[in-house]
Amino acid sequence: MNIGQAAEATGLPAKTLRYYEEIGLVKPTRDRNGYRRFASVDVHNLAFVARARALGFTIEQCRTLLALWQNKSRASADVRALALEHLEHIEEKIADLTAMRDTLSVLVTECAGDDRSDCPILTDLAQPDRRGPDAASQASPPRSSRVKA
Amino acid sequence: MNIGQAAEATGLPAKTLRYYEEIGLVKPTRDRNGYRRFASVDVHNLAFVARARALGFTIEQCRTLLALWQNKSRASADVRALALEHLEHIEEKIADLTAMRDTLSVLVTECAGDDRSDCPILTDLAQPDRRGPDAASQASPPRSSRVKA
DNA sequence: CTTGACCCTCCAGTCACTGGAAGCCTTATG
DNA sequence: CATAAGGCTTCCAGTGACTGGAGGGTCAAG
Repeated sequence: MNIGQAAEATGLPAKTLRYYEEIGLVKPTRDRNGYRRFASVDVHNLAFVARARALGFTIEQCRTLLALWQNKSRASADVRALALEHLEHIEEKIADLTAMRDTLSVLVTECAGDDRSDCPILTDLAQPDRRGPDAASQASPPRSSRVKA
Repeated sequence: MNIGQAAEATGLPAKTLRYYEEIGLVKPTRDRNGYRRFASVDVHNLAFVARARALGFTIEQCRTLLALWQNKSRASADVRALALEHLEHIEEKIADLTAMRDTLSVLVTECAGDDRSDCPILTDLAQPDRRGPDAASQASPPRSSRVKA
């Protein structure tokens, strides 16, 4: 199986497969012409990573999960701990985004959105401490690490 | 006001203020010794950006918002449209993350988390199409653009 | 023999910072 | 006056996980 077919099989772009080889997530062999040849185990590992990525695990976590998968003497506690840590991370992000959404939707509702220049959204951004802590969970900088939205 | 004080006043790291100058978000003047001097308008703009960033707007959106703020003949509709677009973006992220959370929390619940190797989390990642579409909104790759979790 | 679909490598860019090295400027203390 | 601490400067490199593109080799069909 060469890269195009492996891409097709896993739903990942060929570019990503090259990248995953580069960082050592898969180690396809090479044909005489230099083309990568993906064995079925490679395709399996790629699909595994694709699913883990879809659940939001980082590449490094995927690497760990792959290693655990391959390690017959693993303890399920290790897997669970990793998943749980990630789950908490996700919960945090959801909380941060929800706070943003709440604040933003209030602002959007308050804004007339016509051709006048008067705009509560800008007023809010410009004037610190205008809106009390009662107003939809105050989108102050997230409690934890920086959030991407 | 030099950079340390401006950082203090806005809650942003000094490094970030240098970066914001580099990308033209603020244009502090310079003292004879080369030190940046932040006027109160600069500090205001920085605080404005800090709040917009805390609501998840990108730097480019912040730039637009700043321009709208400074433009007295703006239409609030333009601001609202920008905020609304961003709000939808956030809703999408929340939906993606929520789907991940739902799938993950099911898996975490199912996993014994002891010293045995048997682990439904790994089984799920390894075996495609094992879990039907009834199981907590199937964390298939997000509908829209790639999500960061 | 040419066309088009694959495949290869290498380089640059994304986003919004963040860390660090090397060195100047200022202020306080001995 | 020398020195030390702390603040400021610039420049370079790295983050995560790809993505786009240039420039070129390979292969099968017509």
